[in-house]
Amino acid sequence: MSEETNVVRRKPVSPAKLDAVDRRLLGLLAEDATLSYADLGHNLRLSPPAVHERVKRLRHDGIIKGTVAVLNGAKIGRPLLTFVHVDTTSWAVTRHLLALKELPEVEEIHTVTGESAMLLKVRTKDTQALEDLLERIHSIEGFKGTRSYIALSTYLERGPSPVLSA
Amino acid sequence: MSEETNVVRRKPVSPAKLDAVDRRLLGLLAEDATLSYADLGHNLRLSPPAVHERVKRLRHDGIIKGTVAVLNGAKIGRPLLTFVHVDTTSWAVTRHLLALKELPEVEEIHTVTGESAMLLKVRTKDTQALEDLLERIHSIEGFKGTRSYIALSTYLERGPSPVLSA
DNA sequence: CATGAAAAGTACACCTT
DNA sequence: AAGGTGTACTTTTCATG
Repeated sequence: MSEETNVVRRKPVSPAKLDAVDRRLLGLLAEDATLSYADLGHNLRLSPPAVHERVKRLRHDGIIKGTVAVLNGAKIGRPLLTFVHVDTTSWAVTRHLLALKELPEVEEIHTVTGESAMLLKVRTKDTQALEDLLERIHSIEGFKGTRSYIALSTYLERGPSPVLSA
Repeated sequence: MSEETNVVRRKPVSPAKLDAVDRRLLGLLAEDATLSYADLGHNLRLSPPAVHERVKRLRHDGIIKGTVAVLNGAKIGRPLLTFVHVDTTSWAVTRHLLALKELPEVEEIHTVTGESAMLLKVRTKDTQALEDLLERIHSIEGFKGTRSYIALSTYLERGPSPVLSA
């Protein structure tokens, strides 16, 4: 709901203490949040209220940031996915980043290490719309050049996984 | 639920016919899928069953791919977000892509245009875990080199928007 | 964890355009 | 014929003991 998308995570976010059941629960909900507490409980060998209690805690603690519908980019008229590396002349571009948030084509905005200083994930109707977007970016003060990587096929696209690494 | 994450979208997905109410509904659900049909109906000036009917159709048509819980990467122990460009020696690496899907650190896998042939979005515990992952990638046959861009700050991170561009 | 009240989801018949 | 409404019924949510 609110735009609390990790905007500047200067404050070191300490990882929450999660037990194995929490992580399994998170894994299930990250795949399908329409499961009822009864279903989840059956899977986790917990009673529905027990599941409810855990979910409430995970939400309250911000471990679950929200529950959203995932849309099919192609079917809503945005079949072209592109990653755009943006070279900036100064670091005082933060103000202009807010402008990009207003564009529905822009899905992600990160500042990154490496040659380019900013990385955008954008989804457009076609190459023309991408070109229009790049023109707008170039017209913004402080944005020098861009390098675009158009996605040919997407093999995986999901959110953060709670599964512990081997 | 199922792994139908746009795996090879060779078949041209024709955009669905969506009216203005559909798009507004999708916009609301893409932000917060916990809203009740009553709430949505109030917002759209529709009765709850009418909303339900539309949502059912949008789901059935695959425009809504699913409903998921969005997790806080930092709080589940993955504070380090990195985009990895992978150079491949041959195009016959598709088989090996499946192996990467099994790694919980890997969130996205795309084949892209440009110098690098593949682009990964990965979220790790720390730089050590990232290094381990890069080592694994290098050890895979057909993967030549990598260039990593570590995210310093994330200003926006959302899914495809149904809003029509100006 | 079990119980139960309140709320939401869902099916159906009817009505309006 | 399509799509919306209102009612009734079922399931889920969620607070209490």
